[in-house]
Amino acid sequence: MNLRPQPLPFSFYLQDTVSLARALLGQLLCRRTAEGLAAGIIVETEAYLSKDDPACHAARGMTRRNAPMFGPPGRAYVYFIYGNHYCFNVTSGPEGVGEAVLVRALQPLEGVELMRRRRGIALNLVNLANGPGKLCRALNIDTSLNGHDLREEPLWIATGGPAHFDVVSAPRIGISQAKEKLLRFYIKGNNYVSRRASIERNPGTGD
DNA sequence: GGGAAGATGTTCT
DNA sequence: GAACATCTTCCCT
Repeated sequence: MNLRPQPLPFSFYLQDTVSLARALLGQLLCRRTAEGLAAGIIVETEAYLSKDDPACHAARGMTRRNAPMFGPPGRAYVYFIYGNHYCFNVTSGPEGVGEAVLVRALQPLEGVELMRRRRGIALNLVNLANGPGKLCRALNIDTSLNGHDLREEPLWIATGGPAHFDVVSAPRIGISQAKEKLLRFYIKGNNYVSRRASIERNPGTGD
């Protein structure tokens, strides 16, 4: 495949965090290492907000871990969790405001065999990157990329995904607070989403 | 310096 | 569906 992903411009990241979480769906997350290019379509995201959101890492102010959330938008915020896994976020909101979008699942598009090697076991396509820890493993993302500008190699976000699709909003996963907020977004009907909601709502329409 | 919780994945029942 | 591995970060003493 002659894939030449072009990075999204800085202006893309200037929208509010919920809008950004939705706008990131269908975009390409691209990762280049010495082993080659690996890329996938972002099919599931979650928004974490600075106001009225106790589940957000930035809810209690800036710490060493969450500092990238308070920096400029369009950067990587990577953290280690549960002793085993990394999670990849896109920073958002104006500088000084701690917000981010967690990327939860990818539809593998390029470098599938590379992803499979990194994941270690013989997996079908669906299970390569359908979870935040899985996609970090598949793309070899760790905290060395924390704060990285997502317009640049070796980790960037580009246009080139599907042209049209419906978006579903649902409760976020794995949190203990603010569980009721519908701040998870995914591409309706996509098989690479980590978990489908029992009721699939379209955001903003209330139905 | 210590303790508890955590934006998960895998395996087992 | 439930248990658990595993360890960093942060908050408290």
